[in-house]
Amino acid sequence: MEETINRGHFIETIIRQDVATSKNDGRVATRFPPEPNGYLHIGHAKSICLNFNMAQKFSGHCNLRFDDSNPAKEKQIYIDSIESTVHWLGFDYGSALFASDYFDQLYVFAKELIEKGLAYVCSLPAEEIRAYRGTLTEPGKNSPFRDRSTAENLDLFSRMKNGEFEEGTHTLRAKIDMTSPNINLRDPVIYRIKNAPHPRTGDKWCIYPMYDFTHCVSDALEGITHSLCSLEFEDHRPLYDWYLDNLSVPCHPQQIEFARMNINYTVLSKRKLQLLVDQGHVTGWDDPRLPTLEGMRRRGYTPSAIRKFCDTIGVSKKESRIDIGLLESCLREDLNENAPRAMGVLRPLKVIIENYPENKTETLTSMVHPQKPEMGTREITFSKEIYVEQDDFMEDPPKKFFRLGPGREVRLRSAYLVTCKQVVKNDQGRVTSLICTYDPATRGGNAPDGRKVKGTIHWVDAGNYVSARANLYDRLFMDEDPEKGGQDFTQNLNPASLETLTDCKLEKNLAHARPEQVFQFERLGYFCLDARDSTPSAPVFNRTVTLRDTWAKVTGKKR
RNA sequence: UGGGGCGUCGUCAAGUGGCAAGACACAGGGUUUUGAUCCCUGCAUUCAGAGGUUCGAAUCCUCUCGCCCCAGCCA
Repeated sequence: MEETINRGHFIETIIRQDVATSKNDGRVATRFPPEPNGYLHIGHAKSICLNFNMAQKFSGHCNLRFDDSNPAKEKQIYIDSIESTVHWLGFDYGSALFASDYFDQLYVFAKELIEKGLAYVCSLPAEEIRAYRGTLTEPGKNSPFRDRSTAENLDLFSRMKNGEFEEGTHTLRAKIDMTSPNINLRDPVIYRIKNAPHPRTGDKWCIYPMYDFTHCVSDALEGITHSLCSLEFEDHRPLYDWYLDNLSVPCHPQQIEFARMNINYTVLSKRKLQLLVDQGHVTGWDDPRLPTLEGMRRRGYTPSAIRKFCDTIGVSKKESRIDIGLLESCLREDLNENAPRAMGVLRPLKVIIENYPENKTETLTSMVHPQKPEMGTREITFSKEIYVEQDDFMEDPPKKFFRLGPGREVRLRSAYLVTCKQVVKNDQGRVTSLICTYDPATRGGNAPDGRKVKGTIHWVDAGNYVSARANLYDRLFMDEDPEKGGQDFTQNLNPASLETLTDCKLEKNLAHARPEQVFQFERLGYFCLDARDSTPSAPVFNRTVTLRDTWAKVTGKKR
């Protein structure tokens, strides 16, 4: 695919300009800096794609760097999950980097600030620090410890490091301006005492650097040229620059902020996702209803669909809420192109073909993908008894219903034309099976006499099928904005977000499906073999997404 | 009411003084052994609003309105 117009989002424009003017010697280096305190979601994918794509586009490199400066919240399992997810998305970063690997250097840089008279040990308790900070409209006051001597600061800081003080008794603070209208500049904390073992450094440290200090220095040490982050850090940029301007770091990366992703009918924050998991509204972080990347993967989302989506939504500074339909559209585009076709009946209705020979089974051939003959063919068996979808039969169908009804003829996909002769019901009047006849001259689905049959339905041989469970997913929340009107988003959960069907009949070929492999069950949607709950004897398929269904739109049926 | 941002179609989003791209959605039509796919066609005389500068403004200036973020020893 050629790029006809050299357009790009504002960040790309900036980078292209920097490269053109040989800023940083024309070099481009980015980084994706997650904190390992949770699992990645689709919002992170935007940042991942942005950072890796920019690096790739300008022949640079993108680091995966864990921002692990708060041991109270971080865990190795998150590190492992994040690494595997970034790989799954299709990005290569060499080996992961960690802010914690810079703790020694960070400590030395902090001392540099003290020596320059730009940092001091403050012995105010947390509440006092808050009180001294002032408010949005009132300036703050200087800490009484602000003018400690360099020697005293150095001594105290080293004793903080040596574990001589209790948590909360001292902090190292930058000496900037307590009256700044930007609260981030009112002597922000650089180091705090935390007696927590770190997943990577163990108990080596009892003081940990704060984000603002850690992040800019880590960027500089890695030679990052463009440090891309979300909008809420815009106010932090002056601090990012202040640290780097006052430290003897090798370079001064440029922080650029962009709007984070929001999608309707779901939530995209670690806190809210965590709550859904903790309160048992979903089965875990990889619940296929969740917008977590692990959940989406289990649902059947492909990396390329996710990358396409991130490309399509663009990058800007405007806060927006993207229609989940766009995500699904990107998914279908990919799956339509690549998913092998198969037939499966979700809600079976038995059909007996009365004029078909008893005990006969024939093998029919069907395309794996009707538009891509190179994907080959597959064989399916046909016999006197088959299953069709309950939805494909109506006892009293409207005129435009192109499916089965009393006296109506339809095509069984890749098989025969059949006509419904009789409806069999049980005592409660429920339809239990259909008696049909088939036209032996229509093998494969074409009528030699050229008669037109509008409807084609899927079916499965009742004598040769795989029985499976299917999970049908719908949107997690009922309202486009789960927190509409400030309500608790758990009140807005869609009670029908998961429907489980237990006796689905699938064509036998599906017995060989691999975990995570996605198929199109013709006329129904895309389904993937669950990588977690499925067993060879009891397969479980997750519905990744439905097919576009203009008929359902006409009838007003729910998705 | 301090500071920092943002307002272009239902939803995203290009556009950077010279006739408002594209995608999704939506509406019509065609092809079709998936009511899918695919293919056509339509869909912002107007860019939050009001003034101003200019031959010419979404783009420049002024004011107004609306929305988001910031007072963690979280990131």
